[in-house]
Amino acid sequence: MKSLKLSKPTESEMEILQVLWEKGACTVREVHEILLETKDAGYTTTLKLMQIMHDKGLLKRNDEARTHIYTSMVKKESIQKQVVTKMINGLFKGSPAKLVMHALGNHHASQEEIREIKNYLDEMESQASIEGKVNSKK
Amino acid sequence: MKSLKLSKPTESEMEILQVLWEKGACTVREVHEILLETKDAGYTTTLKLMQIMHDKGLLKRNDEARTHIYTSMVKKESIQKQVVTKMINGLFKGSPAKLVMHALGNHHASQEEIREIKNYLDEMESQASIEGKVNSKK
DNA sequence: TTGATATTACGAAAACATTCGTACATTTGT
DNA sequence: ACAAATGTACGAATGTTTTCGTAATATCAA
Repeated sequence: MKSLKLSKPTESEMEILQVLWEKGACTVREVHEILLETKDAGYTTTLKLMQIMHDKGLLKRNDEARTHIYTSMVKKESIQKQVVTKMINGLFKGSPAKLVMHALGNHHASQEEIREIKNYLDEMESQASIEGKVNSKK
Repeated sequence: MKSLKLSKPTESEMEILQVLWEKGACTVREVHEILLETKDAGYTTTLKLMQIMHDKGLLKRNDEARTHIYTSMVKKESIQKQVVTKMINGLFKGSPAKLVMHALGNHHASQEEIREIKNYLDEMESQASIEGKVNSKK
């Protein structure tokens, strides 16, 4: 029975997680440099945030050396899932299809990507029809 | 030249917007009753939030009668777009396809919906190939 | 060695968001 | 008429997140 609360990361925490997902293990300095590209904050602000995230169990760190190395403890996929789920239940009221069309309508997808999605949909359909037959009682 | 800041609605503000998008014009009481179904808050809390949203320009209201009637000033579609864009740029690093597959993978879509999405993709493809020919120089 | 620089720890301020109590006005039902 | 119910306004308490200053160390370069 695991208890510790998985409250979703805050906005700033997300920014840090994204750097760590992309770069892997990083020092505060490294994360901070990257954040500076898109926002404007002091070094100790980033430091403090990462310390808090460590306290919360969102990051682990290696502090054998003076300069600590941080790594994400949460998987990108699980946060993606969490965020997408929330969005479908809230803004898109239970219809993943609406979200999908919105995403495709407003953001460019290559022919390649479109093919990929179609294949995916084909698989879903054949899966669905098999299950439809197998589970026809319930 | 329009200036007024469009800071994205807070969590609670989103809940209220969703009620208003669904129901159209509402009194505070009506919104509040609906919120009570899923959360637990006092009436004056809802009232205050809606007043703040009005100050921010998120809601407009008709206060000719004693009981004010509120309506959303922001379009659901524009918030959807804003949120989806942010998500694609952040969590899904520029790939709408990843978001789409995530959404379809974790949430049930009916055969009907799958068909709908496929048609949509077909249209996109033919559009893309036409543009490909027309804009072949650049 | 010594001074400049980099790093962590940490408290507290500032900014933002949420919640609620209270006062006061209007409407309603008897 | 008047008590109860319903409504708005608004200040203030509470809670959360973000920001930063300062102190204490450690490292580095001359």
